[in-house]
Amino acid sequence: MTLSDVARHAGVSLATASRALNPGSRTVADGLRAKVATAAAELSYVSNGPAQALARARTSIVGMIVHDVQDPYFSAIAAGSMRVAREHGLMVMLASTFRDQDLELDYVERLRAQRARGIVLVGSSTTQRRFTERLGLVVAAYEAEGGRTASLNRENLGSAGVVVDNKGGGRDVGRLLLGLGHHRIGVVAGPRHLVTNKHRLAGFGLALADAGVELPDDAVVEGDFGREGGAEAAARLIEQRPDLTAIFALNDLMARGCLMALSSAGRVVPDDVSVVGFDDLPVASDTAPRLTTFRLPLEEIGARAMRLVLRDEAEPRHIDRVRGELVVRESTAPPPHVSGRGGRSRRRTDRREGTP
Amino acid sequence: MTLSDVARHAGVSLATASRALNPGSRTVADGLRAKVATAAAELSYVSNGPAQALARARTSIVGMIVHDVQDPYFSAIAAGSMRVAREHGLMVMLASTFRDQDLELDYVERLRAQRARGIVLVGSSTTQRRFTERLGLVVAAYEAEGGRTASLNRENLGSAGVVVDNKGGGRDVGRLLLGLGHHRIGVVAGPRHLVTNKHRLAGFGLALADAGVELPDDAVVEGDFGREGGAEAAARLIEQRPDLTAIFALNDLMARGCLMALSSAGRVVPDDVSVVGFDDLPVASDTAPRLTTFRLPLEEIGARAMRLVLRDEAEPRHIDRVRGELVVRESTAPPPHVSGRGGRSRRRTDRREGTP
DNA sequence: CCGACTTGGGAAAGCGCTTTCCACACGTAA
DNA sequence: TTACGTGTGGAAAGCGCTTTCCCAAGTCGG
Repeated sequence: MTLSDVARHAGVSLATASRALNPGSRTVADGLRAKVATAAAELSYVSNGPAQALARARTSIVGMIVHDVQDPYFSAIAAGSMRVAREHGLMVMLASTFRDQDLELDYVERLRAQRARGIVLVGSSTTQRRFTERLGLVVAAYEAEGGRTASLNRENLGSAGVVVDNKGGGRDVGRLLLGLGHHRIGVVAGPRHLVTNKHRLAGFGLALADAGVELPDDAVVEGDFGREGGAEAAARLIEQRPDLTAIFALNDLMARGCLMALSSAGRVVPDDVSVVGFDDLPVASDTAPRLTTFRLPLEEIGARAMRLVLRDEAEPRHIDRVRGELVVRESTAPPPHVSGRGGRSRRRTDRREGTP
Repeated sequence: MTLSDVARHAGVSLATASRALNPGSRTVADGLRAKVATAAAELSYVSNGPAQALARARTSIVGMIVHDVQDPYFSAIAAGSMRVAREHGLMVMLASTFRDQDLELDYVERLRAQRARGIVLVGSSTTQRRFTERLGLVVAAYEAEGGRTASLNRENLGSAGVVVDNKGGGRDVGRLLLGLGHHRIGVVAGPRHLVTNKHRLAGFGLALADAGVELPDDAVVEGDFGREGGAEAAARLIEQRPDLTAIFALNDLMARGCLMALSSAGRVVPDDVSVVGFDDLPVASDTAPRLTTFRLPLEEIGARAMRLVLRDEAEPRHIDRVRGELVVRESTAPPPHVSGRGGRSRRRTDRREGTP
């Protein structure tokens, strides 16, 4: 079923059929346009995408590369991006690298081969030079051919992008904890090479330093992203630093893990130890106690990144900074010793569990 | 940068260049193949996907349509499918309809236009005849052109697919609750027209009927999928049937909502009321108490659906049935009045909250 | 009433590949 | 030596569209 079939069936030329079906080309007399439309419908014709792409030298495909579709952080961003793509009449090719860097490079190449209009690269930059360079190379090759890219949290990539104020978020968390009276605070961090992590931690460290509070090396432990990684890291942390009164987990999934580890260790949150997460994923309000966290407008972030890819008018290297906001829930409280009711007592806040 | 450029640069003909780059076509002398490879690398050439697709009359794209990427149920399935697609060297075009049926039809058409190898349709069939018919039509048109489709939980679509034993799951949940001694049980259901829902409910009803336990109409309330819908529905349910000792929510997200509603109403889970979910999403073990639920191997399901689309050898109408398993956690217990400690007492199980 | 425009249809030239089909050079068996 | 596979390179014909380019037919001011 090709366009010529439609043209023949409608009794017009191939050219006219094409024009009738594609608004925005040249005008076609109403009568003919209708005839072509009818013929197309009768034959249940749909254009051949690849042929169209070849002739037009542009596709209606836009690519998106995330670390893990299954991680709610990324699926929220993807949802935002897909909404915008839809608004522009584009289809999105979503690739999940499952944190395999070679796969990421490969996917960029394949999207280049597909002649995708643009690519949204989601995920922190890394401090690993070798990978960063290679990625820069393939992205440059893609852009040299007219492809547009936008990245999220990859300032060193040189393309347009949106950047989250992770440092500011970390700082806000630090201030919150200090304000509550904590000064023996630990951090459960993700993989060290991820710049996003570094920034959250840096902002946090800054806030503490401003207040003259130390953040010793052994109060910062590193684990895999995700719940299990967080639990494992938190377990190590509270073993080596049992005196901590607060823990900042660098994302909500890890914070959820912290809750598990603390509970296993018989520590009550927030009475004995306060816990703060980051991102405000749905899980943050599913736990008991619900997590105090730093909210990022993830869908909005995804939407913006996609818009950056799609609007041609914009300056090609625009960087869009976005801030989040602290959301205080029940996982934070003053430390035990300033509660005025005696240091290690098992006072429990009167929280209505599950109510959220 | 086209293949002719590469050919010229390597000093061979276009045909040879094509053959050298595409293993599986005709053999090319090693020397020439190497020359072509070098030339391609030097020019950082990647093939033009659309042109290739046009000439070969087949793409390396496979489509996937889900209701909502952001729903962990669907993202788990998507993850499984994408893994398999990757293994086959295909890229997946993921479309999220956000539960808009017109969008679903539109996406099938667009995937057809893109000449996608196959389409995985994820999401319950509906009892709405009009939509089912229209979907059947577009799918048939797609398949008539050689496209392959596989669906998840859409038995009425006539294409290959995997089907979850929702009825069996519902039955197991019913038996569990009965076994604990419950006989005043309510159900928080999703939208009535979704067949998946109906099956879960039907299996559940069957189990109760077998035991001679009634499931009166006013013990079944309907709400939107998701946490909020579940909370709202559960609130209605406990208001109109305050005597219930157990609630079966037809998925985990709604079960999470139930927990919220019960907590607001001052009812303790599982002491006053038991709650059971379905799916075993991550959230099921993030709540306190953790949810008893029926586990579905979602990634595996997604993987199977994708395999169904991709293997050409298989019988075209194969239906793959998959079972799940009950996972008993802390949200279920015997009903108050059989606890032997006096009916409405506020006995609380000694649960270590958050420990999960 | 006539040249200068405008409007809209159709023929045909690609877009960048794959894949026949043909040609040629060997090696081998008769 | 002849005849015939066999292995390998190249020319060229499409794949199904879009988009020039050309041309016929109307429109209009002078």
